[in-house]
Amino acid sequence: MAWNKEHKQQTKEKILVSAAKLFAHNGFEKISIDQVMQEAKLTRGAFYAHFKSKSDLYSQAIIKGAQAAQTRKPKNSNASLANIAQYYLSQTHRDEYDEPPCPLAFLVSDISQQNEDIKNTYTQIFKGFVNQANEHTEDQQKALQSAVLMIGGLAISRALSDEDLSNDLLTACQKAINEF
Amino acid sequence: MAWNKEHKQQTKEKILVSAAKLFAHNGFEKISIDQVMQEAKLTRGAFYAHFKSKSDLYSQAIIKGAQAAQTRKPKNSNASLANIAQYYLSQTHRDEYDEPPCPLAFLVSDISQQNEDIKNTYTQIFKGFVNQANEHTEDQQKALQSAVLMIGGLAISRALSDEDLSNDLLTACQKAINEF
DNA sequence: GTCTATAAATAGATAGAC
DNA sequence: GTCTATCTATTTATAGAC
Repeated sequence: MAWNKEHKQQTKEKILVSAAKLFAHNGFEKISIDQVMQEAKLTRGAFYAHFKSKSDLYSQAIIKGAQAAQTRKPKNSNASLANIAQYYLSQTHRDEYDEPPCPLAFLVSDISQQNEDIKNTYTQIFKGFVNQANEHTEDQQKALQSAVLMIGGLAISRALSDEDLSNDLLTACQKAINEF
Repeated sequence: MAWNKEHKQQTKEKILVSAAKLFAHNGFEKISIDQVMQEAKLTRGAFYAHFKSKSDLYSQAIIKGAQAAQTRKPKNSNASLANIAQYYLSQTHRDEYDEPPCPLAFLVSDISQQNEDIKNTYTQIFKGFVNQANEHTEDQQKALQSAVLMIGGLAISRALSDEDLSNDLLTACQKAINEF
């Protein structure tokens, strides 16, 4: 029984990791349940033993993706806001497919098209993000501005086909945060 | 002949206006060609006399939407960047369904999931946006930062289910631009 | 150029065997 | 819990009448 429970947990984990990756790069609508299950090396039918709907999966996958993205942050406890911005607003974060990206930036306009449950999930993650920035600035308004420069800067940089402009944008956002 | 040509132009215009509105609020995947044509009071079959594909429509609808959003800007020639930010980062721009919204913010992460043609279109519109900011600041880097605070701020504010936080975010972005 | 009808593919979700 | 099979609905795109 304990073994079964743990096994189920691992299976669910595998589905969530697959979903987090596929959703982050393609959004909710472009990814099918079938694609997620294939990535997790399972079949469609097994899906509903773990999630009650595609929206349910999306919500949980965003949380999983945010946790995974956290592991990429600079780990020293005295890392400055500038340190965090440097990693967050990097070309690697923008381009590297195999590293878990931050769903706050990769899915921002996708979220505003989803139901209230999903917006609640996004909002909670965003609050955590701002709180982390707040530890460095001790100023709620600056924390919000930094969050927008990071999340918004990365999101826009991903939509631009002009790579020079995209790089300039990342740099400009870093500098704005450094000047805080 | 001239009459027919003009009539076709008007029909296409109606399709584009319908598409711009529906796409801006729901993204590319959630809107079907059928929905766009119904909004324009036409049927599916007529669509392909005007556009070669759904992607083609999307690209042209983004341009149309950006032009429509322009008409909402403060019109005085000596409007400051703060004036523009005040309208752009307003609750009305965020919430009002019947006013044409800026696709740069409403579709930012939707665009990064689309093909190169669409990214090119988005990039051109973004460059125009930054150039307008540049007229006020005379500083390319500040223009980029202002653009991120406006577009990113509005985009994130739309994804938040906590209205107080969403409003605070808009205000914080306005203040950051005012301090430039 | 616009219509109706339809082709062809794919989606989310469920049923039942093991 | 996972599988195969299937239901039902929806999608983009095309064909042909008017």
